[in-house]
Amino acid sequence: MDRRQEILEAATKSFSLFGYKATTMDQVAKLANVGKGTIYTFFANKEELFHEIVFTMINEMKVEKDAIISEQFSFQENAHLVLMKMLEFRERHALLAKLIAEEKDMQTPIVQAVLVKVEQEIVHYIAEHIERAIAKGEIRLVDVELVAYLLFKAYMAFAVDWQVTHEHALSEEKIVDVFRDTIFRSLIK
Amino acid sequence: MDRRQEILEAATKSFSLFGYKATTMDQVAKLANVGKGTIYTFFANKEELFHEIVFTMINEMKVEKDAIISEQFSFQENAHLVLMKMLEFRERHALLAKLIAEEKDMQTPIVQAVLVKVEQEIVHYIAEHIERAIAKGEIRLVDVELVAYLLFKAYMAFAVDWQVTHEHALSEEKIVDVFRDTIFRSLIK
DNA sequence: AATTGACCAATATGGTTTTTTAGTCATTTT
DNA sequence: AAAATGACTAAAAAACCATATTGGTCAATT
Repeated sequence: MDRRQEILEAATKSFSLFGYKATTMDQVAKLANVGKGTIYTFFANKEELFHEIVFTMINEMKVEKDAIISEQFSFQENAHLVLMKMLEFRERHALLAKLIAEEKDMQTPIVQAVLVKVEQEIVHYIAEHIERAIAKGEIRLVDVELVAYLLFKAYMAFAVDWQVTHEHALSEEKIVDVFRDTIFRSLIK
Repeated sequence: MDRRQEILEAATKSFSLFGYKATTMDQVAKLANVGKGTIYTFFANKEELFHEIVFTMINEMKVEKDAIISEQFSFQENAHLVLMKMLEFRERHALLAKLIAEEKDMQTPIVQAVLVKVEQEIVHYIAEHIERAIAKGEIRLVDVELVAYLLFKAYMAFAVDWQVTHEHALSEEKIVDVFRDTIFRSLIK
């Protein structure tokens, strides 16, 4: 089987389970059933391996998003569906959760950098879609960058931060409702 | 002069300048021109001294907020004015900024606890005002707790987080505008 | 040509000593 | 007598250092 793929799968498993710092290259090699040197024939270093995995994850998200969005539906409806999918994603994909946790309580600089990049990437996608909706005349003219940032931060607040100060997590339904009732609602003409 | 007050002022200065952990009781005593023992005749321990100062800060914010809100104005107008005042506050009051920074990169548990309390306090005040506006029929019926939380998190995102990933801070005007165009706008009937 | 794991430098870890600091209390000052 | 003080102590933090781990390399092997 494809050795590169084996390595990626092993590393993904390990990063998801133990985080960046606690994942050793020896461990990945053992898990992937390859010699450690082999890893370095495919990836320049640990950081690049990590980047590739995170990039793959972002891409998965993008693919799922693209599969959902349909020109036939309104911005509101599309936004609603994508939001639902992303909320689902958060639970399914352990890697993101693990990285956010690691970033929170030890400060791994590489993890920090990658999370900033993830944020920028996601905000960028949101901004693109808002821009398109404005061009189509579906929603009001707003500061695209700021609204995209607001949507991202609101998502993170409800999906991640909430359960830190409140003991229970918020249901997907409540999150979807509050988005519909506030930010999404303000965008329609 | 009032020794208790001297101590509070010295400690406030030191906490604002160096943060909680880096402020020593010896330092506070020296700054306040009192013996260290004197501090302990007024405050049981460092934590209590810290709490009193943070509580005083929250109170200042509350007082300024109450001075601004007027029954004559609409919810929108009042919210706008309070938001402006809070944005002003953020720059004037170094303590909050320092504590947020300290919480971010060393994890001082006492600072963490106090910031959670501050968050709860502020969200509570926002919720109260939303509730009142709903009762008056000024704004739509919404999930008060979630909207209050959203407003708080959005404020923190624009006022604090933005400049971490973008090099420049956001102008007060832009922040006020985006609030008006999105969340506030969605609340009116 | 591709793969490997012993090897190395660099970093992390953990245990130990030293220093600093929160908090106390006998003594001094008012 | 009441209030204030700073030398003192126990506990926590920092500095130190020896040891172990880990990312990355490369000569030997397949």
